Amino acid sequence: MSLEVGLKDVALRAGVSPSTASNALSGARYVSAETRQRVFEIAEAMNYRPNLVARGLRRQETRTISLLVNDIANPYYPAVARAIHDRIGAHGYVSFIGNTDGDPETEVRVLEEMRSRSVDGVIMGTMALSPERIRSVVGPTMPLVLLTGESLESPEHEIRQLRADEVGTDDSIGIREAVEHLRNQGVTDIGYVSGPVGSIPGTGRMQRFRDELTEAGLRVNENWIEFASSYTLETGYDAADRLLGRSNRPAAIMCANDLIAIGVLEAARDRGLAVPTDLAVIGFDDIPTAKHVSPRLTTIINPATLVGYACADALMRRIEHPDVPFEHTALPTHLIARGSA
Amino acid sequence: MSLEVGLKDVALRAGVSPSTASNALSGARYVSAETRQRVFEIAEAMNYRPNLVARGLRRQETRTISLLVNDIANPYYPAVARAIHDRIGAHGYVSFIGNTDGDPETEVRVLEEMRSRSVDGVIMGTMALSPERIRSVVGPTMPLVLLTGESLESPEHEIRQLRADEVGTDDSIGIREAVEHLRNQGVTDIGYVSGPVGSIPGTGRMQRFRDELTEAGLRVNENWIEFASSYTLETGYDAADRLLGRSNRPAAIMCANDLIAIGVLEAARDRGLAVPTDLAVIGFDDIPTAKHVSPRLTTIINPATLVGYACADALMRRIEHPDVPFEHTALPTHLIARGSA
DNA sequence: CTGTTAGCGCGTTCAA
DNA sequence: TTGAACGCGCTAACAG
Repeated sequence: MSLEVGLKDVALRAGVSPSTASNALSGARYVSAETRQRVFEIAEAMNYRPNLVARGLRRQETRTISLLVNDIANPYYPAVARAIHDRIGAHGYVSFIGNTDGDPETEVRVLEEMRSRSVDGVIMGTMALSPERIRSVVGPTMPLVLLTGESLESPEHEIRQLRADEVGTDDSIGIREAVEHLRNQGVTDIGYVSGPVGSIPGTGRMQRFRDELTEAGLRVNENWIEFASSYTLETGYDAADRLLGRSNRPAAIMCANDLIAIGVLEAARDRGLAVPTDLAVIGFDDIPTAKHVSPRLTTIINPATLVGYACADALMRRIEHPDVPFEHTALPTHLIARGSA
Repeated sequence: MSLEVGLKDVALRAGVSPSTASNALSGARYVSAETRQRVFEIAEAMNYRPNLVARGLRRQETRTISLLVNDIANPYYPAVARAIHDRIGAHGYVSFIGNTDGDPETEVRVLEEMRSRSVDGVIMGTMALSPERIRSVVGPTMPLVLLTGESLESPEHEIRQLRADEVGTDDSIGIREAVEHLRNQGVTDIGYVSGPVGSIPGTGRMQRFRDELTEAGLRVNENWIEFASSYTLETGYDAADRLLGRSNRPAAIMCANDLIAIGVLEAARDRGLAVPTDLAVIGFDDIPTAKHVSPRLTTIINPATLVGYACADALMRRIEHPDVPFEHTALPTHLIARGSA
């Protein structure tokens, strides 16, 4: 027996049946004004709160979603998580948080766990699993929003077959602006520190870098491309150290994210390189720290809050209208020039 | 009808009753080896996953907890959240995340929401509600861990009556070390920028500051104490600006958290004050950004990961053994001297 | 060792 | 306008 007051306790005290009490409170069916009033008052007085687990079982909807990211402690995600939280909260949803560490097996495990928990939808920033694989794990009907690091640009028919909405960023814009910014200062020897080899967002973003360099008539020097083994400051430092240790080095390094860029900044300092004169550094994301490092990090703004809102909006839309066409949202990115380039 | 395969689908195909299938899979009761083997294989083949909502209703335990903090986007919390996540994940629990914005009404609303969702426990970093109020909202039996910004030092009988475990930090240690560090450099005019007036952790931490100053034989100058209206960089800047605008100013400012301290750093720079020579600044928390600002922030380490582990451990213990004595854990804090003081 | 029955707390039939 | 009966998917209690 439970200490909680249930619907039937309220019904009993109000002298009505549980179903009438239910209808009175939910407004699903007409109930006489006086009965309704009485039920409301008694529910209030008894401090009644519906058991959402039972309701979830009955209605087959839990008003629960899950947000699966690489690592919530990574400074880019909290802002996204906060935005999602606020937006879905307004619809009466709460979110489970899951960390995947960019590990494919963990991603599968967490997805299955969430399916088991009957979440109403999933927002996932995948690092390792292909979208097709994700869809196969969560089942064919689960509302799914892919938080892709960068625009996947899936052709229309592919995304439809995936039955997922996508929210990402248009990295080309920011990267193009960054390349232009460097060229305006006469620097054309541009290197890149990417995320891990094979990481989904990392690969896409680096491809943009290659595209924009080529587009600008610059040559991509494979010797100036290095991979950090994760998206952290320490691995960025190590990657930069390898890169800067080579016989000839670039005049600028662009990075897959700000953490890596800050690692590059530190590696440059430790090698006695002045930033931006000896080496220009450009990050990606504009995490809060970016404007406080020294020199202040020139970076590409990834609008985390807008990304979060877009994810939440897409998911709410999909849950409420399962059959509207699938959408692909790409938020624009932009260079913000500060001290490091 | 659902697309999901349920226990009875598995049972049907295995030629056993649902309860036998249940027992085979959960191991709650002996089932013949061969039956068990068959059920396992079929469950695997059908990709069966138990419906945790139904199980939760039946078992009256959801393997779900909620983590309620001021603002997950605040850089101190993600590390705590990550630690909690990892620790409870090992026990098969997942966590809801809730932001309260330090607003008492929001705190009540979120707590009630979580009670409604039948979470098995709550970890809450309160900003506004008294522990007694929290207990009254979640009901008398809900396992509850108070993530207090600083040690509440509740007397033994109070905490027992609250039926909550507490995890906090022993701020005295770090603050004493900080005061000593400043004195060693001959600075005795020490100011303080606190969090919002009336905020629970803010009040406690400031009291420690007062105590340690007095302890060290220094005078607390009320003119050198200022309140930021929240725990953010911007409000820290504003508070520092007010403080530094006064006719005589302290030689050092200690802060309620690092974000405020970084705001103080910027306010000092904008006023042409050199740090640490004109003004020494000491933060609190040691958030990741702290070591990258310029000058690198001297601060007091708040061991976020250990705090998270301690919260998770306390909650798991309480859930599994409701009757063990209530505990109060205070993790030590320590000064880490960098460039700003 | 296994099957049958019942019920977790709701919301939704159906019948009155 | 209301009540009685049933079932969401699972597991505990009780038989056999």
